[in-house]
Amino acid sequence: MTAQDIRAWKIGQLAAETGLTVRALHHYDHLGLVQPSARTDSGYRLYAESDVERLYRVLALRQLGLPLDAIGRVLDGQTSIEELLDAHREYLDRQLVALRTLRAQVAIVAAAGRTGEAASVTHFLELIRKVITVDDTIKQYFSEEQLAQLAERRATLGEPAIAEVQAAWPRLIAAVQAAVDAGVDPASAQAQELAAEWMGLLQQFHGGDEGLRGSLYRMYAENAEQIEAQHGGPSPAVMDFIKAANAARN
Amino acid sequence: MTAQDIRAWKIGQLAAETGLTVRALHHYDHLGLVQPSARTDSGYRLYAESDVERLYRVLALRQLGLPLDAIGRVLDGQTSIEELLDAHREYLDRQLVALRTLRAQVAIVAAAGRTGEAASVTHFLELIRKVITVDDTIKQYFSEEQLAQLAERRATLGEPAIAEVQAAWPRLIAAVQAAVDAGVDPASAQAQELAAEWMGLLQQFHGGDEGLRGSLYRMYAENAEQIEAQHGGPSPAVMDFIKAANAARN
DNA sequence: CTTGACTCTGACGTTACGTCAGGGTTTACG
DNA sequence: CGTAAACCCTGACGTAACGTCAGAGTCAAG
Repeated sequence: MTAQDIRAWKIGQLAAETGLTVRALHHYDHLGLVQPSARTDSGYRLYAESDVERLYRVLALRQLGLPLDAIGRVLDGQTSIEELLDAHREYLDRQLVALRTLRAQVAIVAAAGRTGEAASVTHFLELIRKVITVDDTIKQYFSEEQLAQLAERRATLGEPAIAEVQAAWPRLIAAVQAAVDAGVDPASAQAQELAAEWMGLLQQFHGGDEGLRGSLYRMYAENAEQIEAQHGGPSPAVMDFIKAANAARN
Repeated sequence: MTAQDIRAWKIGQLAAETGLTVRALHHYDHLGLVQPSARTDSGYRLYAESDVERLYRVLALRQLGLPLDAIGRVLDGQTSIEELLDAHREYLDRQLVALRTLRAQVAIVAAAGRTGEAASVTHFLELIRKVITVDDTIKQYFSEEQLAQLAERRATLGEPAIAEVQAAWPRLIAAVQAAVDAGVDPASAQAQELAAEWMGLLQQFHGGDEGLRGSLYRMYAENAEQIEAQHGGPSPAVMDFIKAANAARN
């Protein structure tokens, strides 16, 4: 290297420096993402400082999970970073929602396997179908934003609070059922207390949001039998009791 | 179809019934995952009931995000579902951790774009590198299980509690710095109160877990300057003050 | 008998490279 | 100065799960 030579990297050097493979650099060259600004007479790639700089920019953006073609468009000024990042964040949000539900579903099925609930492959498949049906049903009634909203609410409340609410429902439903069986008057103080707890648990779910409340009610109304039979939901008698108690309050 | 014909589906019928495309069924056939047990003379695929049954099993497992080859191994009895689901759950957990950090990083950078903090592309890239460096550093000191543990703690506490702790740190650091500047005696009641709050915030992070505490301390010790300069961490004087206060307590 | 709907078998494209294969180039060492 | 090791080159196939033609045969209805 003589004195007038500007700094240049052969592909192996650059690969070692960046932690990439030579193949990856070939790939970027092929895509036109990072192309060496010179070659030796024998065809060896020579990366100049500006090329290396561009490569490091690519690597930074790649770390955020952006696709290479999008990175190329940003570096060539065809797209603004702001736009790209916003779109990417939304994309990741959707991925996150999907991945979370998937992992929850797999966890349910795997757990059933360990407790011996699902003995045969057939049992597993039935459970899987059930779990998926639930998800499909929910997706029918709640929009994407609403699901994100619910996820946010869960994160805000924290897991213990969620678990508490989930444990409270069967208890409360059983208590109301007992009150119905005992012929308790929906206008009585006892019934009012049950109804208040009921509305409180519902409140925990929708947080006062009209949209969430409406979607939940519609989902329940149109799937009441399923929910009662398969998921321990309230019977029509229980629902009527709560409605009557609420009506009596006013 | 004569009386002795058993039920059979042509590929288009089966596709319409399952919501798949013909191409997907071709693909499954090619992989040996679901192969029609008969063909017409002219080579049309004829799926028998057993084939359709197998296809529905494939679809159920596919809904859980399992790769087709793994599904094939399960249906052929080469792997147990339990094993596969457990492995898959762990895989999804890892994906979730990665996706969550990624989305957090992108959110940070995108937010900086909206607040005008990052004006030029260069600023963006600097911020990205900073965010990624933080993540890399954390990954050096915390094992995968520890990170999962931390994620669980965050979920347990809920977002508001986390936000509170994060907001409390700069306040407390400033308060301690003020005490140092004012020459407050580390043994004094005021210092003891600050130290108690300090240890309380730390407790919020590690929850009493020795491993987390140790990892955090090591990370701080080996990156104190970075943390102070780049992330508003405590100065050595502040740290000494807290140490002295803790020593005085005993 | 013709036309439209259906089916067949390749084969390429997608994403970001990994992994050879076959063949030149450079460099260090004896 | 010769040679072997190390390095570089250009294809080209493989990955996951299909989507999307292309070109050609088959079937059912009018």
